[in-house]
Amino acid sequence: MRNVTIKDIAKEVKVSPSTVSRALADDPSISRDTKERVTAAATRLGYRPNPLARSLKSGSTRTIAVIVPRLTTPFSSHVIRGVQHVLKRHNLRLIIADSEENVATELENLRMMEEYMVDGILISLCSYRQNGEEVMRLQRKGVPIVCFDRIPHGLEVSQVVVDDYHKSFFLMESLIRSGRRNIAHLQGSDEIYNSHERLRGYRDALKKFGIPFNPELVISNGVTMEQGKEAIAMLMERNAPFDAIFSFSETLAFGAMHRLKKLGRRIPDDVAVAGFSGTELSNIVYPSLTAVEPPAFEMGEKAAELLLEKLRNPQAPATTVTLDAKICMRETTL
Amino acid sequence: MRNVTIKDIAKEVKVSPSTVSRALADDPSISRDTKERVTAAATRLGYRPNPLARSLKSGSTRTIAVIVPRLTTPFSSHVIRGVQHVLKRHNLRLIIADSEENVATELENLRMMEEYMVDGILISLCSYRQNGEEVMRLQRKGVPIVCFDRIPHGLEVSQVVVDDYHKSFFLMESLIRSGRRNIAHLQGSDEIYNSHERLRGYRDALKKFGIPFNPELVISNGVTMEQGKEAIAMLMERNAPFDAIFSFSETLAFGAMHRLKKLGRRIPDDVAVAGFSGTELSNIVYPSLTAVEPPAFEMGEKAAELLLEKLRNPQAPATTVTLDAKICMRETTL
DNA sequence: TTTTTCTATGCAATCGTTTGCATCACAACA
DNA sequence: TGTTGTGATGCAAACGATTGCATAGAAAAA
Repeated sequence: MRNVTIKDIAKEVKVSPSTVSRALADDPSISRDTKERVTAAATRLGYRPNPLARSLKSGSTRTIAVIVPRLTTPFSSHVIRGVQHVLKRHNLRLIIADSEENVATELENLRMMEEYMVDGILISLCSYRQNGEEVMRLQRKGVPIVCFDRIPHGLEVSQVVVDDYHKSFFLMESLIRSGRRNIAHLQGSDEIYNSHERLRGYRDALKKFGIPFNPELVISNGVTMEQGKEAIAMLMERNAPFDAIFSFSETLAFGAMHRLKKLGRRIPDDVAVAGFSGTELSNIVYPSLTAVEPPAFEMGEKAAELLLEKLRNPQAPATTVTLDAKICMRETTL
Repeated sequence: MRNVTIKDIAKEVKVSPSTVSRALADDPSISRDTKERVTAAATRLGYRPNPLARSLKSGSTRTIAVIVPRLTTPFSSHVIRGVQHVLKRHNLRLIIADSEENVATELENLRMMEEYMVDGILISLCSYRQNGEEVMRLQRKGVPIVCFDRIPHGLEVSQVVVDDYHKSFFLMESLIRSGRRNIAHLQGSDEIYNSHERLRGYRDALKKFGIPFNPELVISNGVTMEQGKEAIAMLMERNAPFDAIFSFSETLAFGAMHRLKKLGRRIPDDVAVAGFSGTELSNIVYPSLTAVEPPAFEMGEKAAELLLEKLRNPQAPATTVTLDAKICMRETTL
């Protein structure tokens, strides 16, 4: 069962394909009468334009790509929903790719999107110091790109972020004010720029209160739940006492909490826990997790809007939008 | 900066575009010498074939679509990762669409994929009794389709599912054996076939133990966390005492637990909780949730494999694969 | 030398749409 | 009557790649 093409309509109405094309595009040079006969035939035959042919001709696919480092996080899902929310209004389609925290896969994804001739790319990078050149190459080539959340470092590209440093500082301040002195930091990964910013907030807060920085208390082993559990094990091995955990991410914090509870450490009595990148899940764990909650949905929306703007005005300079993250104090830091 | 095309290479090597095409495809009729010069020029110029043009010609996009009712669930993410895992090996790309639990959006998604000329569609439906005709129309048209998890009812289409009825029955049995008699059921949504199967398991288990079915104890108000909270409120209003909750999904159970705790009901002492569709999150809530865990990743893999098979052999009849879901007994039913 | 065979290449059509330009019929004008 | 203008349509090329068929040239056979 072949697809109905413009030629089938042409044959049906006994006009040329070009006339059909123009009639469907409501071109003023086509007579009202012909237009009516064409559109009638189009609906009768169930004609649907072939977007491939169209894209080939126009060079525009009306498709936007989102590339995330890991799809299986609530954060990514929410961002994507935000993106979708904006794109839908503009009749743009969305193609999603998961880099699986792997720079090689990420590169493949970027290349694939290039081949695919998407009209724009939204990306959260696996590493702040890799694939940056590829991003810049695409941008120079004319592909609008917006980075969000996990951004590259020092590149002229539009970005949507939260203020990692200040929020981290604030969260640390409140931990210290609540009496905690030996605060461990699960830094996540060295490859993420945000993690450096958060570490900076951690250190500066310590400094402000005159607490010496103890490198023994910083663990940088990854961002999964499993690695959160391991991080606690590593801290125990190092024999460095701690009365609080400040975690790079919610998932990591969940892993840590899980292990702490297993070890019989009471939260927050023995160990307080606070994390970055919280979502609604922070509410349902027990005790509920104190967290900085970046506005994921809004971040997706904003990134999409920035991209749309670039689409309209390709010359526009790179802008950075900083969104305000909510700080949610909950039971883990009572 | 235009893309490098086959013509640019042709000009460079001073042969015709057809020769270039054949040389790159390693056609035996092209001389070794020419092939070498062509491939050299191709890499030198940074040639990348335009998949749009290719697809237009071949009618195949080498792209598979996944349509999920809601992207923001761990379950969906895991399924997608499973799909991706299989497709990657076959060099197929993946396009993801989110129906947002909305049949109209779902229909749009299906239409979009049709236009897009994807080579196949994997879909988990919003409703078991809607959009079925559209699925069948596409299948008749020759688009390979595999349904997973939330399937349509009574249609000749390949499916990957878990055995909802038996797992539900089993979970109920264990609740009853542990001494609970007044088990409420959060049924989720009437639009989901699985939910009917799970209800059937619920009823039959009651029957087996001679416990009368009390419709007051069945709530069917949706599948979100918020609706889980509401469900508890509704049960309280109905004034029907209950000592256990059997929930359609994990998310729903989380909502219920949240509200129960807020009301001072102890879990599992006052109320036991068990749910379907568990993920690793069931481990981290407190108390940890007893749940049936469908093998989401594997389901994605299996669905993708079924689709690949259909791609190879379009005549193959519709098959149904039933995967085994793990039953994880945890603290909520101690 | 002529004919046949074979290898390597090019031409042109095709996928479905869009679009600049040419063309046709007919009306309006001088 | 001849010229110009106008409205509606068609022709053909283009987007980038693929492919059946034709053919040039050289080598092999007669």
